[in-house]
Amino acid sequence: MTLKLTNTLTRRLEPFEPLVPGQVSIYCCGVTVYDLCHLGHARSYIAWDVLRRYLIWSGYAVTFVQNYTDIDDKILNRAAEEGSSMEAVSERNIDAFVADMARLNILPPDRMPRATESLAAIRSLIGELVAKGAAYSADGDVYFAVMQHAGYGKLSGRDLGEQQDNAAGRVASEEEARKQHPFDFALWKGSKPGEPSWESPWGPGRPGWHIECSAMVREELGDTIDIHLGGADLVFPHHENEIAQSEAASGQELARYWLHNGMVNVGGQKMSKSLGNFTTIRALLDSGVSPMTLRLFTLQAHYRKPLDFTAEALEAAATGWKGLNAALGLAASGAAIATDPAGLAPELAAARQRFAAAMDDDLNTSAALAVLFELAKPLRALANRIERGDGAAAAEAATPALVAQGKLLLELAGVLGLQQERAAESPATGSGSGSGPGVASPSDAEIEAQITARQAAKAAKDFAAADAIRLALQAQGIELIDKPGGITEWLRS
RNA sequence: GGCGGCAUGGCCAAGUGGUAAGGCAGAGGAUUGCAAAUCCUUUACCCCCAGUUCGAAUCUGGGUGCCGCCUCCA
Repeated sequence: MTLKLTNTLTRRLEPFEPLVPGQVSIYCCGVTVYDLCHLGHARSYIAWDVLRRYLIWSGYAVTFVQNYTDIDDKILNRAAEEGSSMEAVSERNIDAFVADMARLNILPPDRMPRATESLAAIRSLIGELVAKGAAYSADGDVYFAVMQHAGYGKLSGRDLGEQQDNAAGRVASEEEARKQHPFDFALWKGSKPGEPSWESPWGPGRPGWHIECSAMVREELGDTIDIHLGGADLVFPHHENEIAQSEAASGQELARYWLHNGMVNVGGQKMSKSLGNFTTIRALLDSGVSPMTLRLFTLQAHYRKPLDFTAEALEAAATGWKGLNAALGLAASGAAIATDPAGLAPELAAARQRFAAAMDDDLNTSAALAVLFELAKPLRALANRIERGDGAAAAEAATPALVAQGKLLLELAGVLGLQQERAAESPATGSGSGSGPGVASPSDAEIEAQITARQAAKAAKDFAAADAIRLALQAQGIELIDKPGGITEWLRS
């Protein structure tokens, strides 16, 4: 069985065959670094991280390039708001992006080009397009002539003729007046006072958004790449324009497979900065949700479908992750054994096969996760028995069959980027689930004293008193958990 | 208005012709002084209507509802 992917270009599920056998070149549209990333970005980059890990696991040599858009109106606006510079805003948000991705266990791209460092490639590409008559300069700007390019609209399924009416409804602007056709888009924007600009044959200015990707793809990976990735909201106009620019210049197909991920929704609506309904990755993680919970949450749905972000669904993922994590912990502690796939027991070989079949089917991570949960089930049970001091369970877990099952679980979880976490997480989702600010929390010493008192009450079989202490602490946000052997643990909720 | 997509149990979500994966929640049981945690067991006929077929959640037609893109956006 081979990997099949839904190609936006054809809207069909197609067998994946790289241009060069055994090698895959991937370009992923990165972020515009004007602010922190939110859950929509997390979902997208987690999905593509899984694609990449799966290709590597399948034996491909993958080259993964992802850009930073660090020249943009939004960055300039942000810099103006805070009285800093475009560079300062970009640097800060790039650092934050790297940190957020690392927390989510997303593999760093092989190369991360920036628009500000790709000016030569951008100017050269624009020059080529102008020379070929695919683009024209107008008053310091350079525009791509959409009507000159046969095939414009092939990715998004648009017909320019049918789009005319809408274009007529657009707000007229100076820029619109310079265009030969309303759908023409800027490759180069003449500089405005006070804005950063670069020299060019068409006068000082800065590149448009779409051209940077075309230039970077060509510079980093060549005229034709295997896979181009991005959010579904980039299909039009960004990717459509990218195709037009690149293909007009090179005469070659830009990318053979176009993959797009579905949006993260909140209350049925797309999470976005402009709607203001977003949660940043770090706000969520800092609220106590573990990175792996977020990963599991996004991977439970198919990458192409919209994913509704709700507190309930996140909590479900947190609980699910807890179980998987326990199994992974036990597996990781198991003796090191050879993981030769050929030597697997029939049931494990079948599980591995089902996992691969699921992933081959357009990255069906939901079905792949079902395999993980099934593998994890007995391990999780043993892990919990061991935690309770069950010696027999430890012996059971050490049997070759279960150790091998654990190794397989670790391996497959790794393909999804799911990594064992040591610290327990709080199930809180960050929106005021803690105790109110007015309630003073007791000190550790006070809690310990209460626990000692309760143990005395229990020893005296005065359960009413023992329960009263537990309830009192509970009211202060302290939860008591009795463990075997008379040990009582506690945690602040 | 144009283009594209989705509709499966209380919630999330797989399944694209042969009588519904998985996770969460719920229920019953075990364990516990009681809880919590844990373990075991268990819960659906697939938006509506009409077709195709021996047989459809799965194909066709119609309807309803929802979402994305058409402006920056993962």
